[in-house]
Amino acid sequence: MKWADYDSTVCSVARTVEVLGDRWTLLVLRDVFNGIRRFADLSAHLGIARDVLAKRLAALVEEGLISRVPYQEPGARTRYEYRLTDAGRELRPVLLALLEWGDRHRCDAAGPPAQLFHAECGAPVRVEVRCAEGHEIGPRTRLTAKPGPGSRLAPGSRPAQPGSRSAQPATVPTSSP
Amino acid sequence: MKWADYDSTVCSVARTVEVLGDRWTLLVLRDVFNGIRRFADLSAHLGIARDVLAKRLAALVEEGLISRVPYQEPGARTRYEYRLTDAGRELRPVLLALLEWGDRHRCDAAGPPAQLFHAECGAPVRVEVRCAEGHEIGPRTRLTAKPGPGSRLAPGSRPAQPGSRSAQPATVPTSSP
DNA sequence: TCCCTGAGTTTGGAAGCCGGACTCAGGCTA
DNA sequence: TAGCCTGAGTCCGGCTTCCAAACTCAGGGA
Repeated sequence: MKWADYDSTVCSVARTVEVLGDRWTLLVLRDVFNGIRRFADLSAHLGIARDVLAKRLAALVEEGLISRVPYQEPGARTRYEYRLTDAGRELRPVLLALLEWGDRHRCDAAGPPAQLFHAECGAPVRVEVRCAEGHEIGPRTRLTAKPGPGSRLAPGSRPAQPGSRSAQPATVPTSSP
Repeated sequence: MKWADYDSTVCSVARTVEVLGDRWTLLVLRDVFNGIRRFADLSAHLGIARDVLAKRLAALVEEGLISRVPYQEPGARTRYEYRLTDAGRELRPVLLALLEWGDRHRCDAAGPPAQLFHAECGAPVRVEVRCAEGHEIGPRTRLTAKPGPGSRLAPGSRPAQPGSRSAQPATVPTSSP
């Protein structure tokens, strides 16, 4: 059983990418993370077409990553703004990982455009990958993937034991040489 | 100076999203990470249209995330396969962060479709966000963003001190309430 | 000579993105 | 009371991607 034998759409990466895998969604979330919450402000800051922004926001609300909450400024009628939900906030590691990669590989000579610090202690923030034993996982560290309980075989490939949902959990080496 | 006053396209997240922000690129990388390296295998496993796959692979090579290396099976002519470069391998935290979010928020009842372990010690792997002092950064921990050396003001907003590239590094609270 | 295979390219229709114009609800102004 | 303004969208025509299916191309084998 190789990785290729499993259904590629039943994968947490695939499912997450389905939610936020287009040119704008991640940038909308980034701005909401940074405190931009109103339609007009998002539209102006991102330079996104308005109808596309409306569709993205609706989709994000639908997916439960942001919520649409009413607000009222003095002497104006009730309007709506967008705030992260808990599920949305949990995407921070994704954004930080993207940020770090961009800082390393897509900086111009001047240096990174922004730096993030822990508000309480002022120390810079970074994303780490570790195993439960505490070993740091670098880009060349080998990982092993085991099909979990929710895995499914690809439509085309016959299971080793017809009837058993997830065939023997043979390990799949990850990260190519 | 608020976050909204800075040019949204000069941002490492934006630049990274530009490289891999469409429905397929991250999934192609995921499969290459998992050892699928040939055009036909990628095409079959992902179910992506062939022309789109060709374009994505060419773009990823162009961006330096994968390289196109010749191989030859006995009795066949030379063909090409795709392997991660170092820059590509450094995207692993991004994929792992996506994986973790999907595992938490888009699993079906059966459980996660795949689990990853450190090949050497067998312990499960996870993505952590920490500050340099070692404090763990959770989804509600407040962060502070300071404009770095490469920041640029948005075209529309006038700088506080005309002439200075990055205006005074006022801090921007991140993560909305 | 013909057939097969992997790795694309071409093609025509469907879907998505863009900028700009338009709508809609309510408060403010005259 | 009519008219104006503003934020938050929706609508529209043109242009660019996406898709599936058919086609091409280079070499090895029968």
